[in-house]
Amino acid sequence: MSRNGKLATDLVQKLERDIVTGVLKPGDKLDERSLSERFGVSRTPVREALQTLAGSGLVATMPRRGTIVASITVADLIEMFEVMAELEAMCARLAARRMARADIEKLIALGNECGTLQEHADADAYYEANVNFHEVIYAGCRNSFLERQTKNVRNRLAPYRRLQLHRPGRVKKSNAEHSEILDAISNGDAERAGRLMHQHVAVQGEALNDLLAIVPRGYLEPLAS
Amino acid sequence: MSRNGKLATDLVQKLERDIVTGVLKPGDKLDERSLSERFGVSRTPVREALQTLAGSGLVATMPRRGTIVASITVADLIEMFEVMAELEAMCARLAARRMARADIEKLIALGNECGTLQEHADADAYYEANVNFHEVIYAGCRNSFLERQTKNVRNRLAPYRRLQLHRPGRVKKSNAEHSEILDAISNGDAERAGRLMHQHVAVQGEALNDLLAIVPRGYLEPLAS
DNA sequence: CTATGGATTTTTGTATACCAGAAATGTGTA
DNA sequence: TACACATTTCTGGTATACAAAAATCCATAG
Repeated sequence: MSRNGKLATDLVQKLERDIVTGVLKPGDKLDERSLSERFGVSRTPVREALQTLAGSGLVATMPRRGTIVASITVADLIEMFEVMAELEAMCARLAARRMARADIEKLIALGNECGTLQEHADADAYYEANVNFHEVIYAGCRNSFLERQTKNVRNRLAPYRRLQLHRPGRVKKSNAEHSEILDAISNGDAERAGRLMHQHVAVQGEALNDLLAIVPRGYLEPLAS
Repeated sequence: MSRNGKLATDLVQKLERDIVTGVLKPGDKLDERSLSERFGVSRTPVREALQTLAGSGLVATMPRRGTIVASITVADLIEMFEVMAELEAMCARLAARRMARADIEKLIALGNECGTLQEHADADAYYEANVNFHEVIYAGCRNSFLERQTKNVRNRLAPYRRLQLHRPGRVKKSNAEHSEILDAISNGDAERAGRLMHQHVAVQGEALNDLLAIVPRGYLEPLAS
């Protein structure tokens, strides 16, 4: 399943990072010519990179009308969060059954790091540590296919998820939930770990309304898909 | 998320069909020149099609060494079935909560069709009806993202899943499980529907050994990924 | 002043030519 | 006969040229 040429691979990684970290925002145009001269390569590897990104859903290309950073509808957002919650819950369940003691130590360390960063109220640094915490759990499920699948969906939701942490009080609550999840995993309680993780990432009810209220114009598609 | 040029789109569909239906088998080579002259197009759209298929995991391309129909390791197979079971279970849970009466009628009809085909012992026709049965449930979850995700994993497992039905007694057992799932869904019992679907799809214990015993040489990678 | 029509320009889709690297083959020697 | 090394050949990676469609701009008419 490996990528193609080295140039295209580099481009994919660069663009992916820019999209996930928010440098490129949903709706931004990605025209082949600009990218090719900006990176000093021909259009061919650029096209291959965009093709690959389109496959993972990070960009959307309309025939004869170019490609843009993927922007989704509200319905899509809800659907994807619903699936995301389930995938992360599965990771947590499996992790509770399969993680080695050494991995759990690492998870504890990251949990503590989240805790201290939370006290310093540094939202961006917390976001980083938060990502690491979750990724250790992904890896802990010992199912690399599930891990890839989960990371893929998370990447696609990243532009929207990032917004959540800027809500007042969200970081503190998130951190408390981490502690509970950590407890369940280190106790090997798969069901509880899964249930807690599902609640942790699900966006329902008021949380959904809050998120939609924060999303900037242009991040969501207006009408047609 | 739409594809690129028309030629490439056509190729993607053709090749996808051939892979899923077993005309092209895991490990088969797909060299660009042959494909391009066989379909009367240049190498460019062929490359784009292969790129897209690589993105969905149906083919694997090694840099400078060409692309083949994806063949996976035993570990991958187990991992993917583990995820597949969970995805289908999620579809079933949501379907039990969300399917309209009309959809349930359709599901009942397909269940009956499976039943009659099972009695006639026509494995291929049963396979077809079986696919339809499951797809109605995918659609019934009312989450198009989950539906796409599930179909994608199913396509990747298709070459291996197809083998299962040729085991004696499997069709009959599968059909009985359908009935139970149908019952749970039409009763709106989400938990039970999910649990039954998980068992229905999961390949564990002896079933796994049986499957591995049937898989032809070349369908699985020997050693390295 | 606005709206509509067509010409221009920009951008994508496709084909082809060129280059580089890996596999296959052939030859010579131990 | 088997192995090592060089050469050849084949296939994939990249660049570029060309064609077609869409977006833009401008002029003109109402």
